[in-house]
Amino acid sequence: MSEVRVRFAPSPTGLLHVGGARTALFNWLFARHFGGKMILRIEDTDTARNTPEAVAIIFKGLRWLGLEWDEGAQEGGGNLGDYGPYYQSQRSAVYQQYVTQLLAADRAYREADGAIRFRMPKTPGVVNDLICGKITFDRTTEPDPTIVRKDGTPVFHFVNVVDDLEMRITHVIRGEDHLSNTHKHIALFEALGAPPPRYAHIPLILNPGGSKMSKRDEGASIGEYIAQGYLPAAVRNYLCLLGWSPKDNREVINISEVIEKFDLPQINRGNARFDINKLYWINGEHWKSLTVTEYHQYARDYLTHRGVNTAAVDETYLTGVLDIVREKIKLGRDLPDWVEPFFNEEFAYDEKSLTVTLKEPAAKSRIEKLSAAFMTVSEWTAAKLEETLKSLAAADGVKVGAYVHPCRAGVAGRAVGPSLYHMLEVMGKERALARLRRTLTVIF
RNA sequence: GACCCUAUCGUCUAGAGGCCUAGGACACAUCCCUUUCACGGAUGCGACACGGGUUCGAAUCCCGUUAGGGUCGCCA
Repeated sequence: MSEVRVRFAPSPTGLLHVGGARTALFNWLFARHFGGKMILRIEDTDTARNTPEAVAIIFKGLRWLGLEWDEGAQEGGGNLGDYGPYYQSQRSAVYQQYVTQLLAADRAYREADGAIRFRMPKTPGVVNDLICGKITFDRTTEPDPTIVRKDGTPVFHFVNVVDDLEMRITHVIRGEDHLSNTHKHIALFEALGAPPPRYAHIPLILNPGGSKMSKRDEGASIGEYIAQGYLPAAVRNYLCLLGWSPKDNREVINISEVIEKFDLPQINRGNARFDINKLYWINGEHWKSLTVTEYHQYARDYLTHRGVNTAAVDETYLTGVLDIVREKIKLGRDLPDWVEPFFNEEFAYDEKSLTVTLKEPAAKSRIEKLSAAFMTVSEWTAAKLEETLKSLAAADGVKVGAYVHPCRAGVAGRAVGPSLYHMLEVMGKERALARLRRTLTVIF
């Protein structure tokens, strides 16, 4: 087999759709598996929607997912490769040349209003799809498709074929929504005297309601995942699982292994529904396997992105907080809220602390006893603090919770949080005691 | 409406004639762990759309029905 050349050909609509991202992913996996090339072509013929920002969103999403392309459109309108330009808006001359060829061969004809139509062969159209198998279309009643509008601009089906031909595409991997039109594309290739590429139509991603996922559906945009602090490797992992499976009961799988195992015939034929819950879970799995350094870097970047000034926080304190908060969450999105009480000495008290925990008759005296005991603790470590707190509880003959809960509320204003002893250790003696004092004056 | 694709737990899937009284994961429920919330562990709930064939034997093959999705543009 000659070199595999696949392409991802999105049109800039203002977002990178999950369905598109999955199509890009499968193309990329196929190219990587066979050591071929992935080409990025921007189908920006719709001038109304085509803005530099909309194109930038595609680049950003693909780069974020780690789907690097070997050839094609580049940021800022550039082109990389020998078969460009890779922006359709720059290819009018190429299309014109092929229209002329079709007209000269009488494979196309001009309408009275100037539009140009392709003479559809009336013979059965056969598509030998790598995923769906051999499909035959009856074309006896098929109308001749328009390839050039009366205003002179070429239409999608035509430019798509010309570009795939010119760019030497060997395999077209795209959504199943294109399956019914594929025989037209093949007919166009034949009329142009070129062998068509192999086609592979992958199932669609459906929304939870069961219809084709649209831009408006929740979770439809890759940009949302970036904003909410999902890990790119997790989103990519989840997308792999929509229509493909390693077949050994694993869900969390390394991308290099996917590349190694990936091939077209094992792709499922049925559409898959998008399940944000499972993505959330997979993200948690990837979150856990981040190295400490990766996690710190990620958390710092995300918090900065969300407007938390991490540079203003003491380095040791910051990493200490990040470490104890990590196991509580699965997502960057949750970081700001969990971290907030640590960085704000004027922290607020949550509902439960206010109405239950600190309303306990003994709450005040327990916080006072805790403060006194903490004052003289020999070593400010989680273990020692635990020991201290537990001995106070034992002396009173109450459960540890009786001391833990008011202490947590007193020191962070929250009813839930990471291990109290570790929170105290990370806060340090001075800060913790100051916070308890503040609670004593503010609440009591 | 015509044409095309598809059909296993609520969801993603394993399953290519006997290994299936159908396996895993998410979600859900219960219990355990536990200072809270999570995590983790255990258990449970839960599916071969229906009807005909073929076969000694069918989730797996064939036909039909039904259901879902897609395409039928001078949108991409």
